[in-house]
Amino acid sequence: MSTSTPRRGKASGGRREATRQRLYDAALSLIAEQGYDATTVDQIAERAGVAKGTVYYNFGGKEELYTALLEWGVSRLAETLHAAIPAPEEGVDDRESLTRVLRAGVVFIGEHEELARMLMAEAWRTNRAWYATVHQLRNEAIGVITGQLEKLAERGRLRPDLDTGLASTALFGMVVTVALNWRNLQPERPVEDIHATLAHMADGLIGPAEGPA
Amino acid sequence: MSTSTPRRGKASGGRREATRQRLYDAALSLIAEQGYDATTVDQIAERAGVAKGTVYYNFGGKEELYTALLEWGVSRLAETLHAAIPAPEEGVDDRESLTRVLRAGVVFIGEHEELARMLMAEAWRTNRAWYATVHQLRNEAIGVITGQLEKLAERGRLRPDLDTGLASTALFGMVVTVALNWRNLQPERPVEDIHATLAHMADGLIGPAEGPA
Amino acid sequence: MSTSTPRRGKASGGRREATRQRLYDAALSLIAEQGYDATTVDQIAERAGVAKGTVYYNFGGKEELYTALLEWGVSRLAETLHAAIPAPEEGVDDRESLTRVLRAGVVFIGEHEELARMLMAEAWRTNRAWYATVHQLRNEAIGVITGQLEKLAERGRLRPDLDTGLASTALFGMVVTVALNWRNLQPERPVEDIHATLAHMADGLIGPAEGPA
Amino acid sequence: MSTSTPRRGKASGGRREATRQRLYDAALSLIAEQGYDATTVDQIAERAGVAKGTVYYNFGGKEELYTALLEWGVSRLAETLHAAIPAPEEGVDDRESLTRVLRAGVVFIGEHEELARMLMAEAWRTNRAWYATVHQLRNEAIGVITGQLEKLAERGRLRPDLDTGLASTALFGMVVTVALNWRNLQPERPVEDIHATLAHMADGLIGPAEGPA
DNA sequence: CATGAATGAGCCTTCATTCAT
DNA sequence: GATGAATGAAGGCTCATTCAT
Repeated sequence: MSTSTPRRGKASGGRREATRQRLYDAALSLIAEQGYDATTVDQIAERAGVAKGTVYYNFGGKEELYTALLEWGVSRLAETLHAAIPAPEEGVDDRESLTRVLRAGVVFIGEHEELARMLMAEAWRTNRAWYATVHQLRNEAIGVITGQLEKLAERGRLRPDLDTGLASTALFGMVVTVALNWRNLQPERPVEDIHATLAHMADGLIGPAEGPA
Repeated sequence: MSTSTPRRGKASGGRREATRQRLYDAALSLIAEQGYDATTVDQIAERAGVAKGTVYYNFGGKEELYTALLEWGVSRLAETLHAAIPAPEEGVDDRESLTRVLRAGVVFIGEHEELARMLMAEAWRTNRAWYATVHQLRNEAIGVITGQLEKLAERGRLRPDLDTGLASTALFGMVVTVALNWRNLQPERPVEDIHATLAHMADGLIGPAEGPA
Repeated sequence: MSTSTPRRGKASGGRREATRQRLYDAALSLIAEQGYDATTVDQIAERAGVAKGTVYYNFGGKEELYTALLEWGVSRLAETLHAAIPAPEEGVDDRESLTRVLRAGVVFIGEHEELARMLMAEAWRTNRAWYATVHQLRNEAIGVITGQLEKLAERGRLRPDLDTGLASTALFGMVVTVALNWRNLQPERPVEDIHATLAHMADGLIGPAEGPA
Repeated sequence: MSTSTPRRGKASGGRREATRQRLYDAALSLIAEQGYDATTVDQIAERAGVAKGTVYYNFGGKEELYTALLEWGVSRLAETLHAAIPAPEEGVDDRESLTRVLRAGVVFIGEHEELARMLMAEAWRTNRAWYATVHQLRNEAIGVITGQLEKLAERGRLRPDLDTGLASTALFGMVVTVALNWRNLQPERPVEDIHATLAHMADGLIGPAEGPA
């Protein structure tokens, strides 16, 4: 029914792409639940509704599938955070810029909870094959925050002795912890509650909304 | 107090207890590096310098060893944080009290990095056999922070709209992330640098050192 | 009806079924020799000429393989004994009917010695997982004998005080013991010798061939 | 009685002998339940209320303990059966003599059920280290029966074409099967019921009680 | 493209045995 | 005489991977 044309120009209906996506979804949900090691290729294949061999046909192996998944996640998060930075033309206040980035992080985690969970579990394991990938993701995300802090620093809105690298790491950890906890323990709570608390914390670095110190 | 008399408890002078401790140390370092699943009982036994069967003789199994390890860690962290709360007689300022607890957390992670790493990797996996244990640890730690925030709230030193539960989670995530990052990436940096940044962030909740609201 | 077409059922021409049969044969001969506990999965796989994993792929485990084997044996023996009961139309004498069933038992054991040996070794262990299966087999076999005795009883050819249940158990034990002993110690002896002795014993219940009580 | 006394007057309280007996009892009950392979030295030691090392101190190993147990059982059964043979002076009928031996067998199994169960499970395994011992037991028991049959044969009370060896095996199997089944399934039934059925069966060989030469 | 039977290295666990006390 | 901590060979089972169809 599908194997219509064996040799075709290009499209072919994307059966392969559909299979890959099914495998991504299956792997993501399973690994988020159980971790990489505890998730078997059998489980992934079953949840994706394909035969086990198909995983190997499409990705070459378990690790490759996972790495692909990770990279897919990296792109998503990076895109999202970058998109949250207001364009200069918008004339948005620097503090508000930072705030928007943080909120984007919370929202992202809310919507990609499994990805976040999966990444956090791997984030502290420095000797895994894919550590480089995970690390790069963190840097990309934290980098966006650092960027915002540096803009604030340039305009003297930050305590002069503040280490922006350290501070952005702190903000990042805060965002992830709170967001994940939110999904875990009080998923019904509105994003705004979560975000408000984080904004307060950020004020420790900048000072409240408008007024200077 | 324990290894005093060579013959006590049961038979040979604490031989069993010594073996157990060796196994704890070996398991902790290995699991911190590789994770629970990726660590084999063979590795643990080898690093502890005992035969594989000894793990089973002493703990009954891999999972039991891990659980015992976790519980040992729970006690340690809880003790440390509680001990950091200034006694009322000391007449320590509330803000300073919170600061001390946070610093204790950083110091603890600095000294028990492996334990922290191990716990973080499991903290987001809600379906493991030992999730309850891990969760309890988090609550205990976060609870100490919440306690401090509530004292501040009572005295009106906190923004009235602040959710102390959420805020303490944020502080906790911040502390762990920063501390672990510190050990990972810039271990030579003095604790004070780390702590100073965290204190600034906490000010977002309270306002800087002295000044009233 | 089965091995006819190379491609049927699922995919490759009964490859799976062939593997299973090889495993049955291997397991049966090994367990008959050594007993269940003393037989390893490695041995079974080796004798069957497959990899160890294949046992697990096909049966799920050692115990399941054994249970399957037992059930296969149950069916065989039950079929054989039932088939030995003369049809009413044959107009066979009741005494001769019993005799035929007993002979069928001896022949069966002669031809399926390993199965018999395996079952006898387990028959007295009341706390094994598969005891129910073994017990059912015994009942099925003994039941056929009981049936014949009852027909004799109805026609007054049995001592009126005879407990047919007990008597059929006795006949069953006699048949199995003698048959197994025959294969063990004097395998060259013709079946008829064996059967003749058993027939004499049965006469204790019925009285010799023709003559009524 | 055996390794007399290394150093001590003589008795010393027989502590060693008591320990050995406790181990016999423990091993017998466990092995009857679970079989030799499935019974661990730990279980035996625990049920006997001694430390594991004690088993090795007293018997040298698991197999030696089992062999000793077997030999102890052999002696018991042989003694019992021999004791059941009426002395010539008693002037007991030959048929009655056989009957007494069979009844003694049933009674013995009733009273030493665990031993019987244990022996039956091993009786068909021809390649065990202790097969010789088990085989010898069987022969001893069956030999007593054969002896009785031969006496009957000499006096012409047996069908002339009967193979006494085969017949005694049949009687033996019958006795064991029925006796064990009795304990298993209807332990409340009086021995007499059991014995009566067996006596009827034996009549198949001899002819009922009465008949003169 | 996809399948699923088969594989075998490697893992967790058991358990008979040893030995210092 | 007895003990129990320690051992390590061996067994059952899992699972990533291969490959013929």
